[in-house]
Amino acid sequence: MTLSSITSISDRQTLSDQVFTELKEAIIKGDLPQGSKIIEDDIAKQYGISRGPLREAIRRLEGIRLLVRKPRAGTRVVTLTHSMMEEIYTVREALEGMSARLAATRMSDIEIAELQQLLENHQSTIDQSKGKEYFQREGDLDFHFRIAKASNNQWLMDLLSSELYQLLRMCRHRSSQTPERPLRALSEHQQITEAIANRDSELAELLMRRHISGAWKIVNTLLSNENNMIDNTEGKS
Amino acid sequence: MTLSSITSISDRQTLSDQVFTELKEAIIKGDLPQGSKIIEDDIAKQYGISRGPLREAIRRLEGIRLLVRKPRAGTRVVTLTHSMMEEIYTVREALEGMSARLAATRMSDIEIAELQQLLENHQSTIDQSKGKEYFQREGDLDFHFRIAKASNNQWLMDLLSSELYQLLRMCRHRSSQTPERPLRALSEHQQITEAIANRDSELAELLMRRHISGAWKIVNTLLSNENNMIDNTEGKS
DNA sequence: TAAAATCAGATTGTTGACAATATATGAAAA
DNA sequence: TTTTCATATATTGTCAACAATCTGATTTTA
Repeated sequence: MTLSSITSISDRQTLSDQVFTELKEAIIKGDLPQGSKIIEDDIAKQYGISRGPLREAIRRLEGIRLLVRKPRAGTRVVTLTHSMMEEIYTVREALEGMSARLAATRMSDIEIAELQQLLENHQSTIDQSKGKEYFQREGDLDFHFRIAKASNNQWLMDLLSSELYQLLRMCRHRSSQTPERPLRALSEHQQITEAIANRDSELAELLMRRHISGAWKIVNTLLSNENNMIDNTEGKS
Repeated sequence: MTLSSITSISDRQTLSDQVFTELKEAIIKGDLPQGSKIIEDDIAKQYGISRGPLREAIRRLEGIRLLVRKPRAGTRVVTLTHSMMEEIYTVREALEGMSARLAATRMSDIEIAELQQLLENHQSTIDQSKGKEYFQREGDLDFHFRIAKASNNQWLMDLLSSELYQLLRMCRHRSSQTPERPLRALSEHQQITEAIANRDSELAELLMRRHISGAWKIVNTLLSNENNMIDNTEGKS
């Protein structure tokens, strides 16, 4: 077994894997704007690789719905329309509801304690700096991610964390823009956690679904307002 | 607009798309057995293409979880383990429950009539030839697919029809193997349809979820029995 | 004999070039 | 001026060869 220390070699990622990860980040951060065209030669040069592995990465990104391809016409970054956001929130409600239900049964006492700890951190963060949206946003995802993990269902976890959450992060509109939203969200998180701690799966699912559909209602109005503003300022089309 | 008739050219599928479809069928039908290794050169020659487009197809199949890849170690057809089947049924319960809920609101009267017609066909099929499992199986998927479509949610439809249903079809174990199952399933389908016809979304979701978790219980025992049989016959490992 | 090292064959990862197609540009016609 | 057509350019689709890595069999060594 003298070679055991070289396992890092076989774990080495493939070029396609690397560029897949980097492109994903670039899309989510907005470096590659929504709707922009992916020109293979440009991207390939930019990352210093050939088009072969790049195309494989593109196919994978297509698979998780970050890119949209039309045969022979090119590939574009997905555009998050209003109705698409609604669809995503709907799927999320179903999946996370189930996730919470399972977590209520399967989450270990330690994980529950950690979850409660997380919420206390959020609490104090809100108390201190009201405006820090960023933490609120990522903290929210953190909460949801832990519950997805605790579902102990690989499929649920994958769908949520490697597909839905990415899209969610692409959507700049933070429900926390409403001043009272962070507090409200926190209290809902606490309710959900309590239901899980009580091993009440029915209630956990119900509360999670209500939490998400409530979040959608906020995002929905924010999106509508923005659309109206665009109509008013840019007008005429 | 003299070119409008040639749109068929631009719709022409790419080699990668074609082989993607064909490989998918081969996997589902079992021509490529579960756990078998995908050797790129062999498959490429078999389909008369080069490895480039094939690899793209492989990445896509990886994306919908029909293939599993280990960097530099090769790609294999997914193996449907017992626990994986359980995970799939759980996700399906969440997604199809939501689907039924939406369908209850959004399905047109015509679609509902067609759905009822479909069930009548199933009824008579069962009356005539009790054993025709095949039709029962595909008919079941047909029913569920129509409801997914009626949800009018592209994401739900995609996840169900292009991912979950494929895996489901890979699982040879038909719940209809239990003699009384087809009748039971049909009656549950009728109940669900009735709830949709009454525009009762709550009930439609509830019934759909119960229907699927019930189906899982049957499949579960079938799988367990088979495992026991294997243990008894092949023994010793 | 059993464990370790070595080597050859098989398989995957990557590249650059070529072919097929789409898009943009500008000239000709209405 | 606007539309239509033809051409050139840009971009995607495909291929075959090369390089890197893994796998399994054989040989060597203890």
